[in-house]
Amino acid sequence: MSAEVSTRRQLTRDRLMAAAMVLFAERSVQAASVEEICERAGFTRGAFYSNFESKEELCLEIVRQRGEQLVLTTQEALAAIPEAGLTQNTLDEVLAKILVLFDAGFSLDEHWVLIRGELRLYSYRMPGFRPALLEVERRATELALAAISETLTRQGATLRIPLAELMPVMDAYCERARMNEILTGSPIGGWRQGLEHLLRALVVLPA
Amino acid sequence: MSAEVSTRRQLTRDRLMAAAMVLFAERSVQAASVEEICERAGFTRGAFYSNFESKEELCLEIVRQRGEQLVLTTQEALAAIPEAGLTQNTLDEVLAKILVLFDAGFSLDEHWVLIRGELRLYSYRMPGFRPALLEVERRATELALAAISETLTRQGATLRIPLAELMPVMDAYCERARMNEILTGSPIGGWRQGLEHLLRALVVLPA
DNA sequence: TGTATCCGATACAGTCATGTATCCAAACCG
DNA sequence: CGGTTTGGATACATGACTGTATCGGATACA
Repeated sequence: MSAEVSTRRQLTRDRLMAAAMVLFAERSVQAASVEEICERAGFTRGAFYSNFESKEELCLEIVRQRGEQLVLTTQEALAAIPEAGLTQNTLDEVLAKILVLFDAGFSLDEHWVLIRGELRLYSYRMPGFRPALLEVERRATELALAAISETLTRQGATLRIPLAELMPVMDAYCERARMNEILTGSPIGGWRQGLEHLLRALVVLPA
Repeated sequence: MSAEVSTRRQLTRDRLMAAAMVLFAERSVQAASVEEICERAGFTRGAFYSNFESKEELCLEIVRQRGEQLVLTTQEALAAIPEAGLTQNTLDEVLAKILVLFDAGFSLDEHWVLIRGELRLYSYRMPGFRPALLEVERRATELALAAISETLTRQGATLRIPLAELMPVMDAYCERARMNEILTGSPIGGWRQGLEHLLRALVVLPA
């Protein structure tokens, strides 16, 4: 198994996964037939079954890939924030960091909001798939929480709710707000303001 | 069209809808075939197509029914709360009211959490279906918000976020928390504590 | 340059869901 | 009590997806 071949294989895998994600968002995981996925990727079913055992395995692969991406882009984005930046006050810095997190990792772009919803429900029905999804979400949350808490303590700010609940609250709110924007066709980005309100309410600034 | 016949018809419609809801939760809206729904309801496809034009219309009917139910049970539950009850302090009363709302109407029971997620995604793909779903959610939110705001002002309490955002935040959080309980198999009810934390953080008691 | 291997295409058989068209039984009405 | 209407069952034709088994071409390697 030379590197060249392996590369080619990886390329078709990637194309299949990319096509799958688009279709998962557009038509749902279940409704997206293997054939459709292949067609969109420019292959036939032969390629699919040569690369994946089933649609479930493809989903697993997608989630795994997504998990790594999430960690990488998040770390990257966080690293790009200047240590004690241009921001005026404590809250601004916390907010900035959180916005970065959500922009970078927690995928509020249309496709991912939909796919996330899809995969959550999918995982309910595919027990073999559930652990992978939960693990990815856990790791992402952990990472985000660490970044936020670090900023908070450095700034001497505290929270009005337990730290561990901060991410669930914000994450759930943002995703839902984004979903509403998608469904109602309202201008996107309103979730940012909502998030800011929420944060102003939850963070206690140092005296 | 005598009343008797109409009654019978309504009965089979109800059975079909009930069966559909169970299957929607278990296997998703798309995966639940018309045949399966009929089978579970004790009919054949003939009955289905005699009563509904398509699965989409069935979904519409379910949402409509759900909307009415939601309003009724919510009003009922709210009415059952003693005006200025047994509760010790302001926050308790607000919290109690909100818990009642979520218990009664916002369907944190397993089936409805799943179905809600299903229908949201379904509505993304069935534009004809979307308005109905959004309208139901809007009405329910409105109702809940009115009840909460009334209690707040009566008690002289205020919020740290705009009133209009209170429901989205709480609703999204509770639904997500409940979903997590379902997926992880963790003991149910944790969302209540989370909700209480959230509320304590968001409500400002009168001086 | 010839040969083995790898990878994706093609062909095929089987399953399942859909929607319609027809049929039968029971309830209703005169 | 007999005809008519209503509601649901049955039968059928069709189409789509799945998974496998086989084939062919390109690539790597000797």
